[in-house]
Amino acid sequence: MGAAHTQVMEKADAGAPAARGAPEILQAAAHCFKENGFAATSIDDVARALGATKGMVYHHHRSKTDLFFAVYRRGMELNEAAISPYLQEPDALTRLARMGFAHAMVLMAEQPFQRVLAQGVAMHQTGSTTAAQRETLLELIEIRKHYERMFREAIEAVVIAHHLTIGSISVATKSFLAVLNSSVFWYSPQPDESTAEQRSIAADQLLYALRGLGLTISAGDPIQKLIEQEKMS
Amino acid sequence: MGAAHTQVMEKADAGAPAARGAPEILQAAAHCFKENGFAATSIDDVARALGATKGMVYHHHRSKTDLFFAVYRRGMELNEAAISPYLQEPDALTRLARMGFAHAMVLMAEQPFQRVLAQGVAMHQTGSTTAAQRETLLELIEIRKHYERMFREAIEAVVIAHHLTIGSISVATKSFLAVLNSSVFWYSPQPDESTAEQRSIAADQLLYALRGLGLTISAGDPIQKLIEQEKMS
DNA sequence: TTGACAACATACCGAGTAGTATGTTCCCTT
DNA sequence: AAGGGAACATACTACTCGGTATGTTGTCAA
Repeated sequence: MGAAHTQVMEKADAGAPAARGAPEILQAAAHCFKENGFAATSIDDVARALGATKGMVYHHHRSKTDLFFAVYRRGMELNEAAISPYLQEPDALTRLARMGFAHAMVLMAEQPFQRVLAQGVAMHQTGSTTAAQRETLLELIEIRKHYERMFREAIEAVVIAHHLTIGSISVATKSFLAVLNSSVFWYSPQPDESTAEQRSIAADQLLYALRGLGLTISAGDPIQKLIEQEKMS
Repeated sequence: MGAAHTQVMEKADAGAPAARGAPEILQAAAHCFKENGFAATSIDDVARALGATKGMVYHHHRSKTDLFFAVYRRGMELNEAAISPYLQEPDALTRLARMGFAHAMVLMAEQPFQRVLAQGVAMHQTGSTTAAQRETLLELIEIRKHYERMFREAIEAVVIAHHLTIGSISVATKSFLAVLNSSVFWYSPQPDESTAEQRSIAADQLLYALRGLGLTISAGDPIQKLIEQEKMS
């Protein structure tokens, strides 16, 4: 399955002049999918964004749907890589806070991929054509559920440690992620700007998301200090 | 502009046997757009869902984009109608709570239209083709902004009345609505079920959204009682 | 009765596109 | 040096779909 990709990536040197190679395809595809959505994006669009042709794209991906799935998978990998350093944090609240901040940050940093993730969620309600694709889709859904489960468990730990009373863990988890994800729909990164604004937004979102669970966070709180610290760098 | 529609609606009697007429077109279109998205939905799909033909759809709507806009507009009307009874509520917190609950409820009750609203937001980043459509789109964006502004002002009033400290009003408003809107992405209404489950979800979401602002809501709180009351009917 | 018009249905066109089949170039192994 | 395969580019096909042009039916006013 992934053999072709592996071979390709071994050959491709990172600093290719014309931005070619398999990783660049995903980048360009994510960009196009973000701009126009899956259905309205043609393979020629992706190729044009690469300065290449349709044949090149089809050489690396069997179908348009497979390309979309590859982008989706890459997006999830980016997310998991962003939060994985904090999964071992011993203190429950600190762990959740760091995970949430990292999630909010990678969301704004990798907007195109995150948009694809949002589309993918809406897609699995639709019927994906072939049977093999259906299977791949289920696998991707599983990856996403696993990701959400990590947040859910972190939230559960905080709820227990701090004796919080919430309506439903499920709704709370969905709400928590909804707050952090919301920037996908309205935030557009300014070119040639540092990450200061993004950190500020992420901090505000995290504060809101944590309070939503029932935590009382005021100035001087240790968790408030942690947020401020993340905000400053 | 809307003259043709008006004439049509005058003729159409509400209980038409075959579910025809202009309002039914919007219903069917919303359903199709929800299932497959704007780009992947053909006019023939909408017509088939109606038991009619493409000619009928084009008799009522100039183009596919115009049809989408009409659905969008109808969705916003449903939302505004849902929250309008509570805009005059004197107590700030009660007002925001009632507005929020009504919003969460209409979102689950009118899922197809709400999905279209979500798509429309993502659409105005894209380039809508013609100039006249661009103008209509700007008008729809304005309607949406007006709707969000009502929530923002309600939130501001609560922040002032309860001396809350939040990071940014803008982010707080986006987060508040993100929580209430999130059900669009994961909730599917069970057929032949009462609204009990929907009210339960809406209550949980509202609790989370209000707490996110920094409100401390515990059992026995007046606002908690209000939520419980909405939940029970 | 008869036009005139609304409310559709039917037939058709042209543009765009997913996917394929086939060429071409270049590198790497033997 | 030679042959083979990877990594593309080019050319082409089959098909879908937005939009239009035209036909058909019912209704209502004069």
